[in-house]
Amino acid sequence: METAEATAAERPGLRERKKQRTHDALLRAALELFTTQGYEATTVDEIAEAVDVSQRTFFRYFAGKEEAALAVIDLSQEHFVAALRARPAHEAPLEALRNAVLEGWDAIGEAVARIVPVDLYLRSYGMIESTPALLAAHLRRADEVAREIEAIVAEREGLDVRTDPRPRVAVAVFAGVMRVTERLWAMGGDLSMEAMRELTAAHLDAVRPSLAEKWRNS
Amino acid sequence: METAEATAAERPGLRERKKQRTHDALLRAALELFTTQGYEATTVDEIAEAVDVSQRTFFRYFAGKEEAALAVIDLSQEHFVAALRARPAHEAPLEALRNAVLEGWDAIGEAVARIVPVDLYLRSYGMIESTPALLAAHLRRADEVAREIEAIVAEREGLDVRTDPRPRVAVAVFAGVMRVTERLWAMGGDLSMEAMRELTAAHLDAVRPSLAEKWRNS
DNA sequence: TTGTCAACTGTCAGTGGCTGTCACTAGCCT
DNA sequence: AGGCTAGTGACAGCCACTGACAGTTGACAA
Repeated sequence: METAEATAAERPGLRERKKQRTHDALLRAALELFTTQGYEATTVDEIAEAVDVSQRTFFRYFAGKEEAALAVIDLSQEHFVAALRARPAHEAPLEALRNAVLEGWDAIGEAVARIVPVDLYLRSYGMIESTPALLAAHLRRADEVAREIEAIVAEREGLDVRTDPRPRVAVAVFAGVMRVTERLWAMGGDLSMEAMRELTAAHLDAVRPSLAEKWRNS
Repeated sequence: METAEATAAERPGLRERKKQRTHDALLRAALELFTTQGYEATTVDEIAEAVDVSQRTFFRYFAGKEEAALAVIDLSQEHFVAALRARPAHEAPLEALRNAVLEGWDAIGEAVARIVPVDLYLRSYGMIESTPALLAAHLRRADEVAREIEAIVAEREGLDVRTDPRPRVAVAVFAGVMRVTERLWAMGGDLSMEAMRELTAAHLDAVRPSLAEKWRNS
């Protein structure tokens, strides 16, 4: 049975809420400090102090400094995966991937906004791109997500990943293009979701022309 | 003027040779320890002790533990870039990339063998793939190499990377496919260069079919 | 309400990667 | 031979991270 709840909406109990608050506070403080004074220049002690908890507590909520820095982006990636799963079965693999990423942004923005200010989220991409240690961690996570996506695509088409190379290759192509897009967006001047959408569409459209034998004709 | 040299071939002086020996010894000891007892389980002190130098000296040769673990793979990537630069101008971009990687392996193997046993080099791919911290660092370096390649491809075709998306996209596609290939090869059973060549060719050939609208016809 | 249990937290001590400093040794060069 | 300096070891210290233990505070039942 569920425990006693005063109000309607399944309130999760004081303990749980407190935990959530501490978690979010740590996350916000971390991103705030990272984006203003830099990732490396920020110590875990500083973050903990800003939220008035012990350093040990920080490590009970996050496996490390990196995880705090990438938590929000992780969240957005999870949303992308969910968006892909929700695509209708009749769409071709790359069509589904494309639509999931293009249409998923708004939902992602909303989900993020419930935890941290959106501009903090957007700025964190720039921070990642210019911090070697973070970029490395980010790329590894992206690689893991790619594996998840491979499985989804394979299942959509009813194929076995181990025998048919197409799911993996298609996802690899998609992931590669998304990485370029992300890099250009994060380093470029316009850190808006609209800019991201346009860049993404443009680069995905450029895949076929890029594979052509001759580039000179256009 | 050059300094005095007893024998013919431009011997680099005792100091220089000593340095080279220490460097190589550290590299070999590190890889040996990493591949046998694991990366994380190996301390820098152990490596230093194995070569009988101080920990401080290790850090004068390598920026960190990671760099030691990835030094050989770095070398092989440099060789790949060189191989790409050496491709005849008439080859199409993806053709050049494909040929560079397929034909470059042997030269890479030889270059590596001059520093560490080849099997140590091959085994290090497995170690990287199964060590999160290393995989992260490796992917970041690969991303940097991709940027270098973009420039080369753009120059081959006389294009400006900032205005034409094709060089970046083409390289992104290529890099994505190479990453899948690498992962499968490293985790798979056959850690030979021949296996690598076959996997690479197969995956590159699978790009066009993977982009097709419908997959069911084949 | 109150007592018991379990979850959450702070404190402390310790490990390991990495860096700055400084004195010292040993190739190099005239 | 003797000065110069690159390369080294020894030492101290910072920071990310972890294990162990004890104190505090919600949760739940008697």
